[in-house]
Amino acid sequence: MELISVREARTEQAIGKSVELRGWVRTRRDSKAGFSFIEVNDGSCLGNIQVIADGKLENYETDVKGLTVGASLRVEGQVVASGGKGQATEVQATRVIAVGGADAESYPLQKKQHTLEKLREWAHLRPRTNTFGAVARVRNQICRSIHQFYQERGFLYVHTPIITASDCEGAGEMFQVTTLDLATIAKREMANIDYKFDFFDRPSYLTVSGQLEAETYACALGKVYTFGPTFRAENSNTSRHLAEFWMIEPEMAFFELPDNMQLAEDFLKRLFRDVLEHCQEDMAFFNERIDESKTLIERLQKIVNADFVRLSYTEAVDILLACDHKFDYPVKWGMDLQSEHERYLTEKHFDSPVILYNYPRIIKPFYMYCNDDGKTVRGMDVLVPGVGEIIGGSQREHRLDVLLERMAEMQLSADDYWWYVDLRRYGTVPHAGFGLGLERVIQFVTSMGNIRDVIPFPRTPGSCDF
RNA sequence: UCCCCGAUAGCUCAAUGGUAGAGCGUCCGGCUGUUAACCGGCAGGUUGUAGGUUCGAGUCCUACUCGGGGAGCCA
Repeated sequence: MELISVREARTEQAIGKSVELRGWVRTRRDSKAGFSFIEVNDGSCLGNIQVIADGKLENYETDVKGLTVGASLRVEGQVVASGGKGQATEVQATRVIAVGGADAESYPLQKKQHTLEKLREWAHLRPRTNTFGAVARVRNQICRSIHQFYQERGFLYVHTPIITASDCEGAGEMFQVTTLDLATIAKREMANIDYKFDFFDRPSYLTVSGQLEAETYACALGKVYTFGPTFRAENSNTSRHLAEFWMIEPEMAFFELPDNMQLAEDFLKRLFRDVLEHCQEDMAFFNERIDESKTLIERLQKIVNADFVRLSYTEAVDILLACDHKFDYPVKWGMDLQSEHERYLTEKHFDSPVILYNYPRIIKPFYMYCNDDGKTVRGMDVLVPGVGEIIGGSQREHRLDVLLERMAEMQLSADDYWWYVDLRRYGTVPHAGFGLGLERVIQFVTSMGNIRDVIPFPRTPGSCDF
């Protein structure tokens, strides 16, 4: 007897095999002819295996008839060609072992469809549904592809710190980390906190980006990438923001902006291609049941086979000014583009991923390389239809004098960044990198509308359940 | 944080200010190589919370809580 997965048992090659299966009951149908159909899922694939439990099984009345939705079980039997429609194979059980029951009265998941909002309240049970099983498998495939893509290209996987003491990483509100007893501080109404007594002898925070640290390794080892959790304490309540999310940040020495853009495009295409190739059943599900227009697979295939649009910020502004589309916010060179502007470009005007680059320096951070025109920096954003910004990156300013000038301009203390500045002081090189939001990629390839449904346990303002 | 919308049975939703309903699910029965199974029946409710208006509030008003859509911030 061979222990196999539901995925294997569903293939015709399994026919004739004597097998054991382990999983959970999705549904059971009884026949008065004296047997039951049990659909079993074990997470190995979207589809279930249909198990035929004959009434002659010794525990048929006592156990099999009590198997309800959600119950766990082990099945021993023979894989045979299915007599019914809808599946190639089924398992003729010789033995059914009920492992854990699920009271039908109180088990929240029903055989019917639940709304994604309701399932979010049952985050501990939602991986047992078709949708969340599929999301989990696609998420896994994307993570696998991420490592494969960079490893194949000679990138080194580096781990940047989760806790940081620099409160000036620039990317927004940070979560403070402390071992101080806040209740005591509040009770004593202490106005001034002496961080000498805190764990790190100074205020510390959860990282909002590993970029600055990744640059140090890129400027020694050439090509590196980080892949880990990131924390932003912004009070963002949207379908594409999380307080805790995962980010991939490659950083490459001797790369300039065009190299950076090419890498980003190759990277995304690889992720899309792999998902289409390796998650066909799940992708067909997203295409049919999640994507409103049922064109998800078609769209991804088109994207994989075409070049991304590359557009300078200035060209983008010209297009937006020239088009006859009515915007709520006016377009003006020097202003950051609004969501509606980005959406127009990627969804309406080009209907394709768009890489925007060379932004006005006044709206971008200090570390971006300044162009000779004195007005723009070599930043880039990759926009995709439906999700918007999926990647943000830049060529880094590697010239010591320009960097110091920029920091002064933005009233940042060079002393605080002494080690970052040192990279420009000793053996500086042009380099570049970007950050890709993992959950946003998953949203894009699955058509899932809310980012809270593509991470197992979403953390958002006011919500930290499970 | 701002704007808009919503909260009624386990789930999805109805209900001109006048006795709170349906479908699905559960349970019981029937039928069937079934597959969102099907047919019949029973049970299931302090209408998100706290106030207010009214003879009377699921319905109108206020505040709050939670959820959704959009905006800002960004990945």
